Amino acid sequence: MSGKPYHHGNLKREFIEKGLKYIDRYGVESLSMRKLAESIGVSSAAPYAHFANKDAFLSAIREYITDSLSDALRSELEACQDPTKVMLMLGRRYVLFFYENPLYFQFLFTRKDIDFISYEPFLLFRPVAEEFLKGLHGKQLSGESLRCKTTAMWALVHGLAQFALIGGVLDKNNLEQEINSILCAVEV
Amino acid sequence: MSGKPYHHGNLKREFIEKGLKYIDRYGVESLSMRKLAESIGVSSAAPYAHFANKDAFLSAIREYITDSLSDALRSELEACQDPTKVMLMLGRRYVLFFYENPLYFQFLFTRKDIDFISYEPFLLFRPVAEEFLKGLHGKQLSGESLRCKTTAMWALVHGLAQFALIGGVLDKNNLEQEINSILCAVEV
DNA sequence: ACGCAATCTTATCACTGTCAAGATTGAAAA
DNA sequence: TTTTCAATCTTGACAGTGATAAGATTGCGT
Repeated sequence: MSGKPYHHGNLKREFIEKGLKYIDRYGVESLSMRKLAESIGVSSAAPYAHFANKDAFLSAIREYITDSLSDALRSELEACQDPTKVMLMLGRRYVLFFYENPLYFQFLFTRKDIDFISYEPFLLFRPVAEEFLKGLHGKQLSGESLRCKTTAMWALVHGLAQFALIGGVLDKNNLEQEINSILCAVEV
Repeated sequence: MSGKPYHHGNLKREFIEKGLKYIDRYGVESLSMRKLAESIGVSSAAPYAHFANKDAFLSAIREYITDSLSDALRSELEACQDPTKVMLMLGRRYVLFFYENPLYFQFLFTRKDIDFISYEPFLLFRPVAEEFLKGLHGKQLSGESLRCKTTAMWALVHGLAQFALIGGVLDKNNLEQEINSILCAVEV
């Protein structure tokens, strides 16, 4: 008879989406399960039917973000077929993703147990980088040297992403051009 | 008459040092003012005579860590006079610092208000990098290009520091050699 | 129609950061 | 020396947190 039904229906998804929005606006530190539950209009214990604990909930959000990033990179990959340019485009997209959602970066990499091996954006990155490097240096590029150069490119792009969301290092008025210039400034 | 005096004497310093140790072992997430106060043997409100709030306390620890890192870089700077090698040594020291204290990295860069402009390690880094780059490319290096290359070197070193403390990317059995190889893999 | 498993609520627990009020102290000022 | 005052610390409280147990409500398959 009352307005709300006893069962919400899509509580899990709504929790993830609202949590994502909250982090985007205020950061993780001040996010609480209770506030989130109240803002959805559900009791404070309700989320624990869907997430084992707060950490599991945050992991779900992280997965959501990582998937979004991976999707963005994949679409970039499909859009650009030029193998000499796709490297740059991927790096630029990676940096811009975190620039557009500054709080996501801190949120994603604020854990003791980060696992870069199964970090999908880099799994997408690696073959492209290797292809790119082979095209650049020919086949005399040894396995060891190839690995080092690939890692260096990862580190450069990832480090640049951190700078992009922090004031003062990059010129924000001309960000895309800036990123291009920096990524092109090194020769691997 | 009892064992402990009413006044601790050096509570502020002991709080910072114990907090540092705790973060090094368990991470920031589980650090609480109360537990820390109890482990020191002081009441839960005692720290608030020295720190405005928990955030101010954490900032003090961050400053402590950044100072330690800066000191390490400075001593590296003094030890190595060869301008062609000091670049590499600085980068290596930076990465190794965070490798030796893995939880410091997450702790330092987990804030909304990071300010890389006044981040002393990079203030030390910049002139060395510029000197290095000028020696490499001569004086035809434009101001814009110099800035981009310097930023690229920052990003590479900083990004590599993040990888170093995470399993799977770098070969930990041969870390120093690994870092050398990667830093040398790019030409700026 | 029945019953079960998923979902949600209520009540409660231990714990957290923080503050106000007051106790204790060292050191400067008289 | 005595007085006084600011710094320091304790006690006791408050609201807010994550989490759990016990029970209410519901949709769905049989």
